[in-house]
Amino acid sequence: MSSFVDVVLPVPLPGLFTYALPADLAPQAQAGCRVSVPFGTKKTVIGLIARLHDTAPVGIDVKPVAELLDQSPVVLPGQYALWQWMADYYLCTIGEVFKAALPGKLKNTSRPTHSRPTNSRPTNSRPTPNPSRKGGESSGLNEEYIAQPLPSLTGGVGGGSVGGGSVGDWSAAGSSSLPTLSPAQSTALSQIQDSWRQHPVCLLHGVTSSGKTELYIHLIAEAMARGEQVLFLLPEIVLTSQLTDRLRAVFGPRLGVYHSKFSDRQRADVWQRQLSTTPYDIIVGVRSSVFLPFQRLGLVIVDEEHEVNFKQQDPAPRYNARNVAIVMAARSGARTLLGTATPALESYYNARTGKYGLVTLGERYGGVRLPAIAVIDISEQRRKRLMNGLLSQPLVDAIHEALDNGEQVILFQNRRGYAPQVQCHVCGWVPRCPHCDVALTLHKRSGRMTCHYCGYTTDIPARCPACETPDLRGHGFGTERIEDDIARLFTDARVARMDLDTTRTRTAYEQIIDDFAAHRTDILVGTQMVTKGLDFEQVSVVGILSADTMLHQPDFRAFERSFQMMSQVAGRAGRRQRRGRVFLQTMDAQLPLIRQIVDGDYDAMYVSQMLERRDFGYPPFTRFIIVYLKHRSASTVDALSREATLLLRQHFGTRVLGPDEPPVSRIQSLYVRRIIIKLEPAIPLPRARQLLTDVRATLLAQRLYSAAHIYFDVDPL
DNA sequence: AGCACGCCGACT
DNA sequence: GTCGGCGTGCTC
Repeated sequence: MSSFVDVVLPVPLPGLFTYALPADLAPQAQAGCRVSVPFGTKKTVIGLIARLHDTAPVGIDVKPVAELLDQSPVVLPGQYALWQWMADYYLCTIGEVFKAALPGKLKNTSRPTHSRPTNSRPTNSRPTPNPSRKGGESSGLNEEYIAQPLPSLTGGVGGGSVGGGSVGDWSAAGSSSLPTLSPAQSTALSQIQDSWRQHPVCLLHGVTSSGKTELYIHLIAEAMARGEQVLFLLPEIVLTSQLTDRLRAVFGPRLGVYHSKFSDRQRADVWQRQLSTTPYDIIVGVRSSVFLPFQRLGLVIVDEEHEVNFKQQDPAPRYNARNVAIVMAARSGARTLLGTATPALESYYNARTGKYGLVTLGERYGGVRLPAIAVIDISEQRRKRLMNGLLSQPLVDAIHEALDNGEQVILFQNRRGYAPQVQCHVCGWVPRCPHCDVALTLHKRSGRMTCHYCGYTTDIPARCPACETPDLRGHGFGTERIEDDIARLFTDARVARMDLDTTRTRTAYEQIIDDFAAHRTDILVGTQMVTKGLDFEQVSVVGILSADTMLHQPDFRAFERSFQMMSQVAGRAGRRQRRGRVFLQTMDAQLPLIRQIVDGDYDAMYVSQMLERRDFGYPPFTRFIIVYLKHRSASTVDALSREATLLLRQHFGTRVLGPDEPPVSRIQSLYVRRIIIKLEPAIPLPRARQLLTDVRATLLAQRLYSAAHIYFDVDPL
């Protein structure tokens, strides 16, 4: 019986905290159980037992554990090991990982899970699945599952016979039968299976509508037949789409959904269920589902693997869920399938160099033809005075035609709000965010101006504060303005807008999708959201209103991203019968990339981009780690970044780039600088990480810089 | 990250 | 005279 526990606390401080374990709790306490403990001035915070021991710490006033919140672990040893790996790799603390991993319900409530592990519970009957699509109501599974005995920690992940009762009976669960595969799909299926004999990771490069989903379904069914669990990762926004519905139609109650727009309660239910003797066999989820407990993970599928959404930007841990999932699968002895029509260059490179298997699915399912992409030269249209706002004449004509035929239209503009900028027509004054270095975006509907970086919002002034002129105008085009223009131009059309502003809630988001799916709306205007995995039979015209905002991002990935995004949105046009039409509007019509998009020539894009990446030493030929430095004072952050650069150069030499100001150099009242560390593959990462954390510690130890924030973004996107 | 303690500025 | 700004230090 141990007398001390080392506890993970949800704070950005390194290391674990040691508490005394009262004798009455000692028999029950296990690694992976939550405890509530006094911390600082707070009476209780919830932490997680990382280990138990008998070594009294020296020089520390050890406090006792207040309460043991679990009778059995809620975090399995394999999970904890993965968290530790994440903290090491992404240069953050285990506490930050813990904070990101646990659903709020398990993190905040101090209510103990009052259970008797010996009590009665339904052993045979499969519990009613949580009807997650409905939202709101809970099935009361929580307590029931908490009460169940859990696998012992020493048994390890996948150990024992836990959940074994469900092996092999999945087709008896009332599911519909598997989809029939085309010859091309069957070939791809066996190629994937073959590839897994050599490589744990396989990249499935399948063009839009080539039927990747049917392959997924077959592979999931196979894994389930072997008694394995499946994690199906997808980027945030596609979740409520047809894809989830299709999987649910086949696998029904064996499938659980884990999504950030679900309530804490629902997420806690899924978590508890994964610990129970009857976990979901399949979890369909967004990036945070890599934190869930799995007892016998056999297959990980990452759909749309190229999506930047898989990378968490802020706060820490700044992890890429696709990469974490690959590590997670490797640690569990599971297979991984990465699926996409437009692979991330990194993934394609890994496949071409033999690190991953590669399977290509080139044929469109059911003989659907790729959409015809027309490139519209905006400058020429302007000269001829044919532009209607952001709409060229050919696009306007096509929309009219589509509406007349009872078809639907998707318009893509990568900017939300009404106008990206407001300006005084007389003196040129532009309202800016007081906390960030950006212009405020005009939102006409709400009659306000908003900062898209920090959310600061203010009323539109009646007069220009600089020259008193009552003539402030919006400049540029956001989705809101496009929506207005469309409504004015096509008076009979029913128009909907889908962007961050109109999809704050899950219901609002689903409403827009459902309305469009049921053809209650004719034209859907939106940001990147409309590019993702929405398949609507009736869409015959897609407009990319301004490719240039994407193409000219100050970022070496701009072309790769543009290719992915435009290919994706183009894929929304035309399904079964009709060949869809895509209108790509740009000022740079002669750019080779535009040609590659029109031809759907991923390989050409890959080759040209890789040449550039090699010449400049960009990923995947190197790894980037960005050092972010923030401070309330501009002069202090400048001094700090200069000193940091000098220090870093002592260790990393010419691998240190910068310092520089990011495009938005002041965010939430903090001035931002960054330094890029560019590491060639031969550099040992553990050593590099050690040096980086040492440099940070050295800098923060200086009085002048003690109030600075220094953090790292590993493998930034 | 929070949170408390502590020391300087403009308000009832 | 006080409220409150944020610099500093600490958290088992």
